[in-house]
Amino acid sequence: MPQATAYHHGDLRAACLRAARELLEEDGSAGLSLRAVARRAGVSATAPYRHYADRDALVSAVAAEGYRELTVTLATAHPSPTTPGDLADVAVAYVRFALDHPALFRTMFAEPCDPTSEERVAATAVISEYVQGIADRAFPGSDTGALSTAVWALVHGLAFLHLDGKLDTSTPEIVAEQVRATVQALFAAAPATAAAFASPKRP
Amino acid sequence: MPQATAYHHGDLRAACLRAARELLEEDGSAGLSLRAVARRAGVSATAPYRHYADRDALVSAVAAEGYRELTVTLATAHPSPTTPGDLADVAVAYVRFALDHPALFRTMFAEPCDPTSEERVAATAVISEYVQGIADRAFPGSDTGALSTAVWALVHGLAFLHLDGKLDTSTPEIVAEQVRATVQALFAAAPATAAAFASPKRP
DNA sequence: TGTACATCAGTGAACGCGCGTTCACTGATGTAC
DNA sequence: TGTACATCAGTGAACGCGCGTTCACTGATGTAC
Repeated sequence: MPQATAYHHGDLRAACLRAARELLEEDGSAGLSLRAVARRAGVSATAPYRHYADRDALVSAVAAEGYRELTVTLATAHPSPTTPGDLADVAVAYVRFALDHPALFRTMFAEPCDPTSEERVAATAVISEYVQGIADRAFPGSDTGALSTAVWALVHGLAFLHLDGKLDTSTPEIVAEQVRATVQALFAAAPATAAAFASPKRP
Repeated sequence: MPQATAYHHGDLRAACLRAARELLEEDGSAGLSLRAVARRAGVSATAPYRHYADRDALVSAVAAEGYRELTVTLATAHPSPTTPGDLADVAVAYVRFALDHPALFRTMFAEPCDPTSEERVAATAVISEYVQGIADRAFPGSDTGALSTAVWALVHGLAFLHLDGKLDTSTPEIVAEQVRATVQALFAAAPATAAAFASPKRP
């Protein structure tokens, strides 16, 4: 990594990413312009072009970073969920991430993934597989595909409903409780599945 | 309604709405500008100000119209769903609406509902209650709140996952089948609840 | 260790663009008498 | 039925703005000899 001087920034690439994220959260996606990013990084308007081909490249990089962070967040909530409670923890973490980084979350899911950004494609693939993996482990039964999709859609939908103000988000505790109750309700309604989930290695 | 002449448009308000919807689907939300709307309506750049206070007012009107159309679409799919199959029909219609009008759907759920637009607030309230009502009727049991939220979130999440290209959308039939399978999986996993749903008036 | 030079990472002026919005205006319509 | 006039719905010029992107440039760094 090059040294930082009055002339050379040092790590402008990372600084642009940071500035972009801040702008995103402050002004929404409309506020995310290359010029604003440069201003915030304390650099001339054209300097970012050394590190990003164009505006889209920056946005894709931001989205990819978001996917990676979300993956880490979920893994931290529970590396390998094996009980309904564990799964609820992961769901709570997913929704919390959306609420903590609303504009970033929207950007991540704003458009059909641009297939020309390898970094972005890779990052979305990782999270897709991770979520799918959790769901698959949760429902090792017959119609695995449909049920794991159901769980994923449920959590994703909960995130958006909270984000759009359709559900109470006044405190993190209320949100967590709501998410937990919703996920648990699914299991309460499906005792057989819940049992299978608690002991995934049944014959 | 005033007459249309070379000078007077006739129904510019509706024409703006139509133009805005077209632009939205063609260029995404970035393409929705007052000037572009005016151009498409074949009118001077400032004419729309006769009917909309500013750009936000137009966007809110578009979103409100979207909510109203979605409500109609769902009601048409099934005015009063009483079986799991009925509920699945409504879910399919919800997802189809999102896929048929992707940019409109995103606009509707793009930001926390602007509380200064009465029209928009009213329109979202209607659909909220409608969806909630369906879910409540679907699960008349004890923990109604959580389960009805779960159904709503599930369908909403399915819509977004399809929209974001996370699930196969190559043909309407595949999408419908996927949605139906997901909803049915929920009921298959919850036989007791499904039974309650099929005969909501049990003691 | 010193020097020449290629390479890298930044600058700053400039371009053309479309945007939202204002303003004074004008053409058409409808209504009171 | 005719006319005066208020009101409505549009026009078109103009404003200032921020944007993405280009270009030729320059200051700093690192490397070969």
